[in-house]
Amino acid sequence: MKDITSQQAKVLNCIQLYIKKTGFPPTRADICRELGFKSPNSAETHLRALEKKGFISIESGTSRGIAINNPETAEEEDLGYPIIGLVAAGSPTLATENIEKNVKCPKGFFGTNFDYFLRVKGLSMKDAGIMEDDLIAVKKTQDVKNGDIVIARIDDEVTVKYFHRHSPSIIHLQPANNDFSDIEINLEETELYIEGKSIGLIREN
Amino acid sequence: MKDITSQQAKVLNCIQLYIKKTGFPPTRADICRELGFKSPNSAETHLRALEKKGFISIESGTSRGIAINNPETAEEEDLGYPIIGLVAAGSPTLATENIEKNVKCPKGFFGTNFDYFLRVKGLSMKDAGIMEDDLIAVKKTQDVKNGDIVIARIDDEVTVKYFHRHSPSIIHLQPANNDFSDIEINLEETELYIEGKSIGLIREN
DNA sequence: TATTATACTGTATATATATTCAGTATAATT
DNA sequence: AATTATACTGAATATATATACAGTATAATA
Repeated sequence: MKDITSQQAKVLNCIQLYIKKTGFPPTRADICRELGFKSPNSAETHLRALEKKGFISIESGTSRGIAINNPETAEEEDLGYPIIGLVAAGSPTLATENIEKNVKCPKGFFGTNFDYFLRVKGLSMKDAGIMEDDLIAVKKTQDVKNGDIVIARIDDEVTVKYFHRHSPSIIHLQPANNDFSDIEINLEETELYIEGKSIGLIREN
Repeated sequence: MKDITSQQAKVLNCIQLYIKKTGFPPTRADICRELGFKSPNSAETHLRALEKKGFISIESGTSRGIAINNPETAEEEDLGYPIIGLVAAGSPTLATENIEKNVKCPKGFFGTNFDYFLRVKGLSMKDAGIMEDDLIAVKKTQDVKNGDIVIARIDDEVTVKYFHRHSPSIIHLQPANNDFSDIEINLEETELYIEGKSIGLIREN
């Protein structure tokens, strides 16, 4: 995608506004009217330039045959985020068989970007306001700080807990429920994988 | 919005698919090609019927001048839902001065429709997993059942509690936190207004 | 220095497209 | 029984539209 000139940006913006307003793309003459051009060829050449640079597609021989190329929005906002069940054993992979369904959610909904929703099982994080069947918005990352709510995997068991690093090799996974006790992990003995951390939560009553 | 016939629904769906695929609406001939009609007038009459019933708008004398009328999506999905602060006193009105901001959220996100988000203050519903600063999706309704989490107003105080009707005139507003006690309301003595009920929750970490 | 990209006006035209008119036929209302 | 809505075919046409061609001019690039 090459650089766009200011005039071409005006034309592109004009097309977007026109579609938003009317529901269909403008003709060359429409663009001229909107931007004050006096020849339809002004619009034509700008359209050709925008096509060449990849911003739009033009269907030849077709009236109003202008389509805006918008790779990001089309995929991310339409497909939605997958909901993954918190299975007792195994990694919460994004494989199709693990996906309950996809939910549409505007990107940046929680301020931070995230990768998937995890369906919570059990009440071990009850006092943190995380209840059974809640959906945790999980951001895949290994960059976690003390006090973060993390999605951790010990061997094949996946769990949601507070993260506390006590020393370079000792990590505590702390529940938020008095009925459960801390899990102490010595990284020299046990393998621990941080799948990600919670950056938000959704509950459907 | 009158009833749509199955053929008209096919045409409407065809238009939507065409726009999704190409970025611009179809011509009468395009519709004929897609649906197997042999005369452009077949498409024309269906379009006129769809326009008459309010499903689409047709711009006269304009190529591909078809716009789909989608009142809900256009307004609700774009403007988003208002976030209202749970003020200690006063009704959580939708007046502009009470609106923190608007958040985009696909309609039907929580299965049920709702009207606004309420920013939670305090921890009186802690054991129900409702924490300070959580956003409760509120559906404005007086139709609440025992056990529902309701947004209630007593005089000018707004509160979120479990709803329990013990007798026609006695209602208990029950917190989910041992540090708080039940509020018993005798409707013959005290005025109680049910603003709505919680149908979902969002937490931004 | 020649070439290419940008940024326009102005005219012309083949064709893409909306739209009307003339029919046929069936089902649903009034 | 008459009217209206639905559901088409088929042909005709005015016009909306894409698009090529002929110019002019400036700035950037090779």
